[in-house]
Amino acid sequence: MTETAVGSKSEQAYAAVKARIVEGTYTPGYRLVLAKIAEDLGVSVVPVREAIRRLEAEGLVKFERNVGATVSGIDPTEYLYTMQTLSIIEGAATALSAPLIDAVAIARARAVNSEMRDCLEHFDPVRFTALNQDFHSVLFEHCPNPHILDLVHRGWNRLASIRATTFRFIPGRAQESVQEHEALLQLIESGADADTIEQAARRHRAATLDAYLAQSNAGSLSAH
Amino acid sequence: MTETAVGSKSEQAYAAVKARIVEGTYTPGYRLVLAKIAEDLGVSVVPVREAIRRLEAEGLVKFERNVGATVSGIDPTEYLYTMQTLSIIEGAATALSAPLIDAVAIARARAVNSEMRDCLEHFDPVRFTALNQDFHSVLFEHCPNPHILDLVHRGWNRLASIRATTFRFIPGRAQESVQEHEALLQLIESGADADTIEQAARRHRAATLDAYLAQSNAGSLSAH
DNA sequence: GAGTACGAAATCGTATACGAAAACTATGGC
DNA sequence: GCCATAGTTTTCGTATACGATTTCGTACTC
Repeated sequence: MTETAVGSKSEQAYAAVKARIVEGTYTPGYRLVLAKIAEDLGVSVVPVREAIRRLEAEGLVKFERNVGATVSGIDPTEYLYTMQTLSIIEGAATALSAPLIDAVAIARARAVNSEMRDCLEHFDPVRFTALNQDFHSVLFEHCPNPHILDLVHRGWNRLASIRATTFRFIPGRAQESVQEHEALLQLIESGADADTIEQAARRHRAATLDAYLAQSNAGSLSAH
Repeated sequence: MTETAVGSKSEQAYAAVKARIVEGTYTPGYRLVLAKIAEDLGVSVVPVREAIRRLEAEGLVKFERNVGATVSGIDPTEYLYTMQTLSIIEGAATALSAPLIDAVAIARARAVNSEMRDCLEHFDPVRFTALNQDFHSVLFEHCPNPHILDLVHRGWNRLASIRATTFRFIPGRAQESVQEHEALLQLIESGADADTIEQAARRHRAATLDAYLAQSNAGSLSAH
């Protein structure tokens, strides 16, 4: 996950602002004033503007004509859209990657999942989330379709900006998640067919969404 | 399909360049010189640059540092990635939309499909392609997840830049496509479950990809 | 004759500057 | 006391300008 070193200043601005959003320095609703960011980073407004537009394309920022940019909010509807889309994309990514995952990768994924179990006991939701991404990254690292992988990462980034301010364990869900990871690994090991793996992976994400919806007692809206 | 009237100049530049790419005025590989485009459009380079970066984010343009922008090429690998991704996204979009499609929309879709049949007889691949998008647009117009819809449109745009220079009927495939449309409508009418509809819609796109691959005798790589 | 090195032209990347639109504030009327 | 309105301030949108980098052409050497 090493970020490529700074190339252009717009790249630099992009990375800097994105990092601040993902880590929660800029919280949702935060007003991104171009001139102010430019000064902070020691560059002019032009590269900053370019960076902001790029973040807008990724959904991390909302840009309004002649008004300015704000960090995209935590709107539950947006969360639902993002999770539902991720459910579909991750399902496909897992199914496409499964045949290419070797025993070594499986072992690594298990190790990560084991660490996640530890996080449950020590109650460390932040690390849990990071490891969760690592787990799926291991599965996806040989994904044969880079477009799909890109969509996965976009979804993750979007969620990250939300999590930075609101993440907490949904009671019981995290435990389930760890169990589902193990089940998924066994499916992959056993050489299950693509459809089965896809459905399991999709359901894995959708279940988190359902748990969230149940908690905020809105209507259920799972992917299937 | 009316384009929203010009807002900012960067919006204007975006729409103009995108149109030229989609309609084939700028063919793949075409070098997009910022200053030249700026002059053509009567604006300065800054909005043009912004427009180009936006098109880059959508995959229509390739931008290389200190070198410049070119219209994204027709690389068969990219085509495969795009079609495979579209297969997944359209499948999901169709399944999600299906419960919300009423009899009126079905009738409209049938009318479009009928026109497509005519295009086959009159051998009009360009109009056939446009109608094909119309057909699916009717199905998707009430898609409950705008993110998914957005991904569909991005995929279509990418294909458009390719089609403008290379589109032709793949023997037999267009006829099949029309038949599959009708089968899809009947599935939706009959209230088939989401999984069935999703698989059918996904297969519909994947089959076109397979036909393409068969023609260019590469290995088969359907989504399933 | 082919390959390399140097220089000129083209093009990009970013800074600065200024006009335009929106947001904010204060003042006056009801 | 509250709302409408005018003026001020902030911030955006775009033009212009210039330094940096790449590319292309030419001359020179082996």
